[in-house]
Amino acid sequence: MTASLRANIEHTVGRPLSDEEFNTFCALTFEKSFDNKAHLVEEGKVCRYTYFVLQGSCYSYITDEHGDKHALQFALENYWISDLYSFISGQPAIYNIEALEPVTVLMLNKEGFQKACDLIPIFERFFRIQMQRAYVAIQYRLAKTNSVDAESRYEEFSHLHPDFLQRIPQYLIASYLGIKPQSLSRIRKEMASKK
Amino acid sequence: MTASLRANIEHTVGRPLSDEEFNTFCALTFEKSFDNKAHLVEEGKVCRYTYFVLQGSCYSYITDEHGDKHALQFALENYWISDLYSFISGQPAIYNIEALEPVTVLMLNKEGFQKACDLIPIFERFFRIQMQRAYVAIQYRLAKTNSVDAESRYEEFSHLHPDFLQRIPQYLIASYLGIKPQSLSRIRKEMASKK
DNA sequence: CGTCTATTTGAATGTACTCAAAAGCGGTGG
DNA sequence: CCACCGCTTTTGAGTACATTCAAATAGACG
Repeated sequence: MTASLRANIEHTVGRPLSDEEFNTFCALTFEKSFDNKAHLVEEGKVCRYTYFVLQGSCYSYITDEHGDKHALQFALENYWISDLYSFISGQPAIYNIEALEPVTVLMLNKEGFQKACDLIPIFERFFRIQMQRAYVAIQYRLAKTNSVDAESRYEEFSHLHPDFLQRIPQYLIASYLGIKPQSLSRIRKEMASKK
Repeated sequence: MTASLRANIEHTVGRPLSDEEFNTFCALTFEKSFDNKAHLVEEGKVCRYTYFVLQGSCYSYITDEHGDKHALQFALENYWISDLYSFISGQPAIYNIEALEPVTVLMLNKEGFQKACDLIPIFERFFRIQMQRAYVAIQYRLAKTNSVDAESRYEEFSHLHPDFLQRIPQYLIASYLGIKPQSLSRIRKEMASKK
């Protein structure tokens, strides 16, 4: 079950892990399953884990002053997700993470995270590279949010994440793109009529 | 002149650097100055460096299909800035970085970056933590972009970066917030009349 | 003082929004 | 198997807010 985790790490750091490295890391994690719509992280409570999705999916969102939800990240199989600020700082989470389907995750707490970084140098590297990638991706997304219209953003999203379209409801994709579900519906209609 | 760099790194990793560690790192960097409005990084060309601002300021932006600029990041003294995707991958940059004032930077190229990570473990950690912070900050900014109105974003920006208000022209702040300069002008007028 | 750039203001426009309702879709139980 | 229920998506009509275009004012710099 953790083969996908091993592949994920090896792919990121660019070399195979020794069994010792990998087993040491695995000993710091544990597996858990959540029902559909269960909360992995709740706003206001400390987020004590970082999660690696083995099976199923979940997503993070922020709630605004009107109670509306705004999707931030979707995590399907082989994605990592957390409220990183809360996880690192121990402050209450400002995001929620909720199962989108029944989901099985590997969980790593802060002590485990720090041990991994301290004791297994390749894991410090792994998290560094992972962070770099995540940063590059989200910076690009922000740049596009501020510079291109919703239709182009949806088009790019569709090409970049065709798998997401199959498994994530449209109203959450709209929210991820920073628009209302009605607007996305109209955009799709418009795009369909062009082709 | 590099005292500020040392302080920046020590603050991030949470312990003093040995002279050996710091000097080894410094040997990988060099200092350079740019005139106001000079380009440190140009869209389409590979970004070969990551920059640490010693004196002055610069900012990164993306250009849209109408030729309009959208500010992404401002870098004053003690900030790091780069087109990280281009720097890491060697692909052409999609952002520009331009001096906002005459600016003096320390420059670290990819080989230097990799050597630092490989040879001085604390630098792997430094970049990991720096990336974490940058990711947390930009994720928060994206979340707010999608969930609160421009007036609140400006208000938060003012409180978070009062120093920026002094040194960065308003039309760039507007662009950073994802709105037009005229709109920011009206927002400020509105806010002034409330108090 | 004059030029260039940045900011403010006004008026008209347009894009995405809200509110509201209908249609579609899936699952459950009679 | 079909009827019903809850949830998602679509559609329509009116609205609101940021935008565009245009011009005036203010500031910075040589």
